[in-house]
Amino acid sequence: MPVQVIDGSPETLLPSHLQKVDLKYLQMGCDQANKYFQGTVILSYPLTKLGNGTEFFKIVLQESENSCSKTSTINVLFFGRLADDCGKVVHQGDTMVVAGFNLAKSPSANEDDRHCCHLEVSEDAGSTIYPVAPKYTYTPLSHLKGGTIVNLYGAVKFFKPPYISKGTDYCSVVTIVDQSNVKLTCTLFNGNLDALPKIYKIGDIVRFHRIKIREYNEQMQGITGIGFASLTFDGTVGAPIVPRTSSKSYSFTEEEQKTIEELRMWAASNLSVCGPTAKLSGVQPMLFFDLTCQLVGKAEVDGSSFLLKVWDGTKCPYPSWKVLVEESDLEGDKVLIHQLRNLIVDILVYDNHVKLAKSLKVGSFLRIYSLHTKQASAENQPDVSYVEFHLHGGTCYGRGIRVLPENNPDVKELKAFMDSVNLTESQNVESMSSLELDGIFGSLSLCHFLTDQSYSERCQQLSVTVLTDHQHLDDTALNTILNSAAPQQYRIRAKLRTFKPQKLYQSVKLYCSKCNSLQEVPDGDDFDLILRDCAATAPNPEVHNSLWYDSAVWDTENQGQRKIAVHFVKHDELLQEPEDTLIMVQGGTLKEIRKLSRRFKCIIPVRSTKEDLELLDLSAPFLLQGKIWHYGCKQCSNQKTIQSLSSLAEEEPSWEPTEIARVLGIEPLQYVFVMKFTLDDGTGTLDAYLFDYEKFFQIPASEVLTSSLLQEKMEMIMNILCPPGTKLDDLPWLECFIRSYNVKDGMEQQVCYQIFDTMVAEDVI
DNA sequence: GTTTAGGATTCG
Repeated sequence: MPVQVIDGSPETLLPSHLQKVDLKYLQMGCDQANKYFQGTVILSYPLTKLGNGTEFFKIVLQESENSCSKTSTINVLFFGRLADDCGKVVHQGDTMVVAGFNLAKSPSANEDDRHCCHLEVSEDAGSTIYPVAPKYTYTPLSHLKGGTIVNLYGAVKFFKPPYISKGTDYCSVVTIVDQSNVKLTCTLFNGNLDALPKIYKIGDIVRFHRIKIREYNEQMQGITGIGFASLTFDGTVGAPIVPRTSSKSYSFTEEEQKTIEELRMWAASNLSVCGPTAKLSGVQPMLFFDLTCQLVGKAEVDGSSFLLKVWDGTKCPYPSWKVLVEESDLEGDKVLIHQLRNLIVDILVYDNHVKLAKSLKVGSFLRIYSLHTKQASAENQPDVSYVEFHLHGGTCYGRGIRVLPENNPDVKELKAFMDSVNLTESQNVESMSSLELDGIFGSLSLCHFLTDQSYSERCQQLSVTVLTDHQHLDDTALNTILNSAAPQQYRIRAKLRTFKPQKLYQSVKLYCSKCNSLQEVPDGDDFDLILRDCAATAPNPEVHNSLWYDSAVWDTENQGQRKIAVHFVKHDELLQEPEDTLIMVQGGTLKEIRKLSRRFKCIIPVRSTKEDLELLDLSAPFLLQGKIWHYGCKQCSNQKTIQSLSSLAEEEPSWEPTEIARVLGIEPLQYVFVMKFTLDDGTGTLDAYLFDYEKFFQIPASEVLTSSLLQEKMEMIMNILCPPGTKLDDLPWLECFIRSYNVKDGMEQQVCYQIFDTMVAEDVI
């Protein structure tokens, strides 16, 4: 690294083999290999090129401790890349250390009265330049005075992306605000686009160095001057603090990291950052919004307008205009444009934006600010309306275009989304275009109806899960969620990195909605043991046959004394069809009860006491209905006698499990899937619980344990949601709705997340 | 030598 900023004292921070040399000891013929010279820049010349094309840069350094002596200054000549790098970052007044220099006779010593030698530095000579980071002080925006040059921090409240001014430079207008709640609008000029702050969003944080403050219209104004430099940071709380800058070298201390975090936090609650961004799928006619998209084609239309063909992976819900241009004028991959024709929208940009639009590269990612959608209809078909996209002339409201770098998080997300579109696009797009061809988009209300439908269809193809509500909400990035206070609800789009339990049958639990307790589903073998235990006592004939049930007893072969008693519950003193009948069984084995449950609607396992029949312990199911075994909560149930069932038998009995539980004084437990999903959207990772009775998998939790078919189905779904051995990039997307909530874990408060209003897409099932 | 723009939507 030929240029390394030193943040602190050079004596302690420079490599230990380097020794400081005074000007008076600098002589030709002495070995300078391990020497360094430290001085203050008192003069710097413009960066130029030598006759042979080599970059050249010259400064004058003054020896810090010896400033009164006549020969306290020395010329330093930079060659090649080092000249280029230093020429851009060195300012008058900076302190700098030069090591690994060559000493040469100064041809101008007689004229400039400086040291008789000069220092030559270049990468080839193995030189290293250490600019010593000055201790910057930052002025709060409430303390600005006209006619000063200051360093500032601020959150971006408003900005115009750089545009070509009428002069010679690019211009960007940026309004910043800080914790003092004072705004400052800065007008920034530079001939080099890269030198202007790389602001992509309201809420980004900027650091300006050496900005001139002056008064304009009785207000403070910031303006670029000599040595202006800026850093820009993502304004998202908790996002990595990576400065966006064209500077090759800049100071950046831990303290400054803290400043940015503080400003982010402040801006998050004091700055409205929810700019008018939208996806094409969310556009409304008559709207200004910011669009993040990819350029797939461009064409000159006339002198004052230019066509951009863009897409963002989503479909505009309205038919949009197609701007007619000569095929030969259209730049871009014609095949791709044809393939994406139903997702692409045509944008006309006007006047001052034309020059910038012309320079855009097809394939690049753009953010188009304050794009205008306008509803129009054809002259000859007034009932058929469509949407036009205009980027009007001028820069009001930050109207403009900015190229986003490939590593921008929004671009990464967009790319991933576009990739997922590609997989299924053809069939999907074709089916939708046939809808459009029907010409039924004439009325807006009908259009909405169709859009909602096709939108949900699209979601199902693009994401392996779909929302059952809240489709109108925008996605929130996981890192934003992780840095926000609970409770809140979010729509997210993420990938399922992993999940627990991996053995899917372990995800089924029993839940008591009264005491909120969760418990494992008892093992079938446990039930068998309880049944065997009951069977050891013979049925009491005295409690057989009553007003509301008839009883029958069977003997078993070669099984000792075991008898099976079945009590058929009557309605209106009559027996019903078996498929409508509830029976109470005593002395049966698990195998026998299973067999009976195929034939009778409901089975209640019982035993007999001297006086009556009674329910078994609640470790056993209190009711079996087909393959579903119903359990009761031991804590919350307050069991009543079996006689209570007679009240149900009197009415036309439908034998609803909840009704049976109610009359028996049992608090029924519900079967639920409880799983932990580790979700990842590229911005962060979050564990969300799935707590689902049936909705998510479209499989009732109550039937999974007794159905190998349903278990296979669930396994298949999870294999689609999270295919084993797949890289994160290749995993499918999940659209989910999650809520955050606080959980007290001893002394510590913890935030948990739960998935809800989400289900596996129909085409996955 | 130090402009340009100086926030505040819409013709197309």
